[in-house]
Amino acid sequence: MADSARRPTMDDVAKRAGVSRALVSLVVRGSPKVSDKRRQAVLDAAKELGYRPNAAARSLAERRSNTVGVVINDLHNTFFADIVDGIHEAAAEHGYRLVLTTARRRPDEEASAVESFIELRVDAVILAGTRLDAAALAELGKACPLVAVGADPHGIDAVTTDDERGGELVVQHLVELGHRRLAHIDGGQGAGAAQRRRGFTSACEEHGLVPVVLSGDFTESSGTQGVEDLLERPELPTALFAANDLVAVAAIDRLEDAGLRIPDDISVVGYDNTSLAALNHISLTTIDQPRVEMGQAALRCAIERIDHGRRAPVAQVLAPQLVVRHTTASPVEGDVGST
Amino acid sequence: MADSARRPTMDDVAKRAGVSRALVSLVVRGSPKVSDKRRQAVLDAAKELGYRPNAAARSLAERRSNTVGVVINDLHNTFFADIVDGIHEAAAEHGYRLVLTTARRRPDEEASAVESFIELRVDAVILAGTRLDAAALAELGKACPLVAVGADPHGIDAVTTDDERGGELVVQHLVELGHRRLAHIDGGQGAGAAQRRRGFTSACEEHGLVPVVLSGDFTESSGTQGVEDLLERPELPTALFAANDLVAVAAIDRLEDAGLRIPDDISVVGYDNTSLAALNHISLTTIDQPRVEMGQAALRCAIERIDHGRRAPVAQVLAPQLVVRHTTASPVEGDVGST
DNA sequence: CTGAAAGCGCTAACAC
DNA sequence: GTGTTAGCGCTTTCAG
Repeated sequence: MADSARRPTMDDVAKRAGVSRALVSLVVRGSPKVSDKRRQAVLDAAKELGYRPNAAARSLAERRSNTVGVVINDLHNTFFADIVDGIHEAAAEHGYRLVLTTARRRPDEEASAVESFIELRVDAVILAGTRLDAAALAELGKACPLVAVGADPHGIDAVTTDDERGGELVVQHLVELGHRRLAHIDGGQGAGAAQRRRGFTSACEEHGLVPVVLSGDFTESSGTQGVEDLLERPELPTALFAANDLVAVAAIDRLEDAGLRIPDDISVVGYDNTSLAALNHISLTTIDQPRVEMGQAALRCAIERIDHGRRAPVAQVLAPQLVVRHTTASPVEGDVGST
Repeated sequence: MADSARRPTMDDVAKRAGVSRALVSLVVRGSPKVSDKRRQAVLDAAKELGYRPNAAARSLAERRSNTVGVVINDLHNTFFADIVDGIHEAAAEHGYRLVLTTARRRPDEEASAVESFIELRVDAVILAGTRLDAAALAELGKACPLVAVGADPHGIDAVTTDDERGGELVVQHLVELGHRRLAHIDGGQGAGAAQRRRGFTSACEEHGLVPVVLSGDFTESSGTQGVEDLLERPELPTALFAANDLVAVAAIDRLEDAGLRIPDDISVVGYDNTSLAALNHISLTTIDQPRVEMGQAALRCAIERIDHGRRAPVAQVLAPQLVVRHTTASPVEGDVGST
């Protein structure tokens, strides 16, 4: 435990194993053209010395790091956890190392996170939930392949799910249950909010319904506020579609406070299928985005860029899925009047 | 945008600015001893070329990376998000770069994540919620300073909160409200579970109460199961302390199913003050761990190690805090009989 | 299969 | 203040 000694290098291992440094390099990289005997000698020496290859040196020499960087826009949002798991799986499969960082929802931090990754010379960076604008993206994109996942800022590769389709699925489900008066608390400027709203309204119109849309912003308070607005109207809808699960839960809370029962008096649907929705206590009908697959697709997309360089950005759009739980049901007969 | 050109290096910048490479190096590192004129020339040249320092090369030359690695044991657990925010803040303040990775709850992945960081030559690694055993820790600890946060595996530096004290706070709160029959669904082998249980039981005994402890494991189903066990007893407690917020929510759900009202019929307390507990819909009384501070302390601890090398491990224990919300209240008079 | 040598991009003395 | 010169630890020819 001579703590004063510097870290062992390849030369140390070579010396101890009685071979050349090049041979050690071959062994470390798993080359097949080394005799078993020497390979073993090298491995033994490495172990005895506690040798660990220096990734910085290797990166410098190879001029690539075999690493991809992921900027998680918001660590608190578990939506990204599954995406990262997907990226993780695919990275392991393709022999890439993964390094993550957070942007704490701030575009400036996001940009500097990417800069930092560029300095580290990652081979590509994946933006999990970006808020960067086209100009910033274009600038950063010159220095390194960029792919977005979970939000499509346009201008770079992106993998998202079809939120418009998600909105349609909700309407379809509700209409099949017999609902005719639907309302939606939207997500304002949030990622995918406009598409969800569009899917909702267009599907309503297709079914000959008049969509009611209340503006919100993906937060708990917008769920509460949305319900309060609804409560002031002459007629309550029989079903409510919230921009995301959090908004849905807040809405449910406020509705129950007002004496309404879910789903007997009013059905509620969320979006994202977060762990919140899956709680038995909540058991929210919602739309699931295939997060793990999104992550995998994003990583594959990054590798594609690494291997084949620049081309026009490609947008991959995966299909969302309806998850029916206990907050939706057919409207009660005779409830077609008012509150 | 001659994409074919390799990345600009310091030499390129030096040439373009008409100075030597060393001067560029000084400017990049912000040395004060460079004339403003030349500094500006260098900065301009760097900008025009889109120069970005190569962190790998710098790390190699400096023999340190100015980077600390954080292994997040479970990305899905938002408990760690605040801790990482704390680490982030402190790192920025001290001029350290941060890189993260996940272990997906698996000790083997955790170990290889640390190995990977060591190869990257981070200056220290912080384990956010480790499951590694003493032997593994000792081995890895030889190669790089290690500090644990959110769980104390012993053998390395650690910052945690006083879970035993947390258990006591719960009992104290409940007793002050007038409760005399308390039960606890514990967290089994989970981090801090034993301490919470001990705090609970010892505080009960101090107050002359007989603690009821049901075994659990930090999962939703253990909350449900715990309540079912309780329901089979001749006498229900008037207050229930769950090992964490998730267990508490599951317990509440099951209790309500059984027709009990919270907090009128029974009070419930969680642990961790997760975002779940803060939801209006749930509004759970719980114990808060100062997560951001924990993260900051962990980073400072890491720096201490980087600067001053090995010594005996130090354990920092921060104080937990009771957060009273709407799931606790005084027991109803006359409820002192049975269910 | 092996060993020597050059070079990856940068820092750190040390001269001027 | 500024330029020169060795390395940092590794990969990669290329000649044995």
